[in-house]
Amino acid sequence: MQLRMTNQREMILRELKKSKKHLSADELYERVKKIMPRISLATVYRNLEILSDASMIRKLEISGRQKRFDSELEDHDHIYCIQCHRIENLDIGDKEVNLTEVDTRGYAITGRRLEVIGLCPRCQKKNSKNNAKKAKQGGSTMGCGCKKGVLSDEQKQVLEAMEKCDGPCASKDIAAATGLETKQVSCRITALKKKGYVDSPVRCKYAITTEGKIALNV
Amino acid sequence: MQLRMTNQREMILRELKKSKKHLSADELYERVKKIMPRISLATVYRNLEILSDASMIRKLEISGRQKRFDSELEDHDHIYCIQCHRIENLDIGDKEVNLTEVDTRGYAITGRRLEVIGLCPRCQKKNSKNNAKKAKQGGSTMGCGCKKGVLSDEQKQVLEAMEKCDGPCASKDIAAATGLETKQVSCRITALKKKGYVDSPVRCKYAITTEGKIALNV
DNA sequence: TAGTAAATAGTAACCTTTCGCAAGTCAATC
DNA sequence: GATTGACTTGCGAAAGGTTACTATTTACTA
Repeated sequence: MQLRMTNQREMILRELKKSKKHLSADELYERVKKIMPRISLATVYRNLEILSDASMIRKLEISGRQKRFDSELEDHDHIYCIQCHRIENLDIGDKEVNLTEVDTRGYAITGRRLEVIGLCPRCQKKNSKNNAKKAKQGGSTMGCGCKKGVLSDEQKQVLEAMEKCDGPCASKDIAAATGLETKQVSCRITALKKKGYVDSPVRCKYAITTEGKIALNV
Repeated sequence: MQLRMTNQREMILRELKKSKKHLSADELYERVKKIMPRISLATVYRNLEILSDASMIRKLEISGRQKRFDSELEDHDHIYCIQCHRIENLDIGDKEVNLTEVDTRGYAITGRRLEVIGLCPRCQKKNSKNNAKKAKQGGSTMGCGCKKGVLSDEQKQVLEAMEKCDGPCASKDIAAATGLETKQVSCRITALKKKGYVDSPVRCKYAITTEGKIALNV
């Protein structure tokens, strides 16, 4: 099986080299598409796989579900930010990782992958800035993957009723105002809280947050 | 936010602890389902996420696309077999990985993940046994993720024609025998080669492999 | 240069994971 | 003891990322 250097393949390789970051297949696709608008995403995937089989690039399978690719072949490790998911290179001399005295259970070792995990300087700064704000709001759940922009009709109804209310109100009141059942209201409130659009300043009383108001008016 | 120990959650935790392996969500699902047939896959996913947030289990995001989970919390690393995809634990003293003198680019380090890659003893044995065979066949592509069992009707037709042939035959002959167009035959042969069902002992001549014969008779 | 093998675009399908909802369960309050 | 809200669950649907299939095109080699 021989490799042919097609235009597409060449372009994929070039763009990956040009960007010093660790691109995912679809990021690379977006870039290549600007130059070759008719290229297919499948081609990008195929070539990344082929190029990494041929040891012309490296495949990274760390952190999260997307594969990322690296044009640098020399041995190096990676450092990963738990908050912004940035991956950067790390130069570690061989001295720092010493496997010679480890019981490797009879495995024939072909390589190793070291991933250091932490918080990058940018995120550290960002966090210390927003700390006061976040401590008050339910900031801890906000980092999750929920799509914040999308509201169902019922959620919108609940949120609107809550906006009209002065101050915190009970779910009963919302139920009366919207005509929905109490249980349904309760469900919606839970979902809205998760999105950060509603909070509960007093037990069993709820209020719309600033973010909630913004979301409603989009 | 408090955690409740529901039956489902307890069972998931117990099964994960019972099996010493690193299970994926759906493997765990299969096991728990034998005891609680009505449990939902989503529940398994949800609980694995929750339990790992609560540091009651560990989430592994290495090697391949499925997340795997580990009931052992103590710091340990992993060793991964490139051939059978087995993951095993590795006990490495802190001495072996020394990050104190590494430039970590201002990151606040919270952890590290070391994955040693190699070939497990079982696969080593297996390979040395099958070496003669594999060297002849195109064994290198067999490790890929293609589903080997599924054949399209056309593929089956081509394979059958090839089986009837004595020795290697050209794609022209196959085309004549099947009534398919030469171009189509060529496509099918490519796909079949990828699956390991066909090989090309001589340039432009093809033959069905042992694996191909087996696949045909399933 | 002709003919073959490898690569491509486009799309469908796949697998894993997450989400929304309605309903259920439990613990804390009234 | 009834009620309320928080936490869960099962189910179905859908998202997200990746791979497979096939007709067609392109690069390479004899």
